[in-house]
Amino acid sequence: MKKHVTVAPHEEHLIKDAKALVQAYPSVPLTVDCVIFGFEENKLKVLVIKSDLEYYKNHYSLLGDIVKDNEELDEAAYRILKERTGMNDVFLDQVRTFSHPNRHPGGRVITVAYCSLLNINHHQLKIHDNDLNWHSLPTLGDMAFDHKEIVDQCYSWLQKRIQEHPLGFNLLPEKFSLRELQNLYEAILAVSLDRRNFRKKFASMDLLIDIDEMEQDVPHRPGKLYKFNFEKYEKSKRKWIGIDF
Amino acid sequence: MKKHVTVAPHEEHLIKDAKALVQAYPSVPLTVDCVIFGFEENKLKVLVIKSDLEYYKNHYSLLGDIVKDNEELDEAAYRILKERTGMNDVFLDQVRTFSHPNRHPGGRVITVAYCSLLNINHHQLKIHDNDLNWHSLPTLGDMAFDHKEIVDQCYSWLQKRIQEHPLGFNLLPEKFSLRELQNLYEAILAVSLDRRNFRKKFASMDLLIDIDEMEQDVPHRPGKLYKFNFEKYEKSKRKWIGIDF
DNA sequence: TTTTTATGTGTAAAAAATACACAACTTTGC
DNA sequence: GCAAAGTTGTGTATTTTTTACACATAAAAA
Repeated sequence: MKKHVTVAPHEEHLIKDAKALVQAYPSVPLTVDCVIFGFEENKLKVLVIKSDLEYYKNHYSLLGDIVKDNEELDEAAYRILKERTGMNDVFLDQVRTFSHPNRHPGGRVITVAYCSLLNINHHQLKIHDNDLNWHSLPTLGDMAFDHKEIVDQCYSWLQKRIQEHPLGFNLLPEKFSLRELQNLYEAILAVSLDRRNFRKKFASMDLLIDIDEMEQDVPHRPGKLYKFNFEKYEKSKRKWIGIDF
Repeated sequence: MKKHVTVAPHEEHLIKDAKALVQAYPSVPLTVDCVIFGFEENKLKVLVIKSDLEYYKNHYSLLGDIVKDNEELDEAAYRILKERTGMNDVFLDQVRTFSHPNRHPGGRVITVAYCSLLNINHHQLKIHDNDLNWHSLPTLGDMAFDHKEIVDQCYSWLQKRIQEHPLGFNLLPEKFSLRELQNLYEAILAVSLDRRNFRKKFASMDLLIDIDEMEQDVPHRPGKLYKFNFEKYEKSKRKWIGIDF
């Protein structure tokens, strides 16, 4: 075996000091914005807060924050959720990064949008300052920054995603009736679905546990209550392709 | 009508100087990395280049660059494509942002991954330095940074996306046979498909134009050539839900 | 001219999606 | 306490989509 080491032509130009290289890079402020969906009174809602910029006085904005040094984006998003809603262990997914140079009136800021789904009744909002509240999606008017666009894209993302995975359960109470489940799907997809076919579909997915309880305090014949079989879903995750309605 | 203006409680705390606010934000270097897929010899390939960091000597990396001041992410990605392949007007889509604090040996750098599809024969690589080349996907070994993970995620994204939209045409020559089209799908999805059902499916989508030409110089009975009906696809885009194989 | 290899096509069976109606149960109002 | 209103729960027939599968034909290669 030859001991001679060949040096590829480009090796002469290799950069030795990676730190110096990175320090010479321009850099931009980076934030995370969370589109947190909830479901209440058969309506899809988003958690919003009044902007604290005078420039956007009285406009609602998403819950967001600067990403800290050495913080992962996912971490930052979870931190925001925890701070504002007290919840950890919530569904959360990165959706898209927004970079328009003028999206922030104070200069360039890049933001990464995260989408989260949670059950409105499972938690108390941590702060009631700045009019933090659940706003119904269709009646959201203008928002601060490009937050309306972010919400729109997250909503599209959700509509698509919920047909591929049974995400909806994150928005419902632990125990729910099939009617509530259907109301949720109808609200998210903005369609009306055939009741019998809807039930048949979920029955065939075999992801619901019949807990042998009935609805209480409903002004009509009570329906059966179910739980979502998270365990079974986790096991069969790979096989999920689509849920068509 | 009263002229008195009520001031909401939080208005006292409104931030007037948005610029000062943003300037106080910490900031991070931001790059774009492109996962550029091509198709050649019935294999799915990715455009890669040797890393110019000594730390990653002889590792391949993706084509990427720093995002410039006031440059949109999409712009940056198109710029990289144009610089390296000479192509504009290519398919390009943002996939995901990667933020692990140690993903770059020189310190924190956030990168936004873009996925692009192009026809290998439609262009000449602009630079042959640093071993820029089309590398077959399955034989890609370790890569610099977290680029292997980025490629993996873009590949999953592509597999999913090609079943929802007929993206594959971006990877093929203008004129192609049904066999070539099927080879492409088989390569991307890593499955084998029934020839008759595949043809039937595409026939029913009605997106192929029979140009009444035959393959040339193939060592067997030549097949008919088709073009993709981009116009028709654009018109019916809204109606696309899925292409299942 | 024979062999090889790939093209091009149709049909039957199975599975999935859709459309649709009625009896049973509970609350509410009279 | 009875009728009305409103909702739950269930099954089947029809249509559409998906799947599996075989043979004649065309061109090139031997």
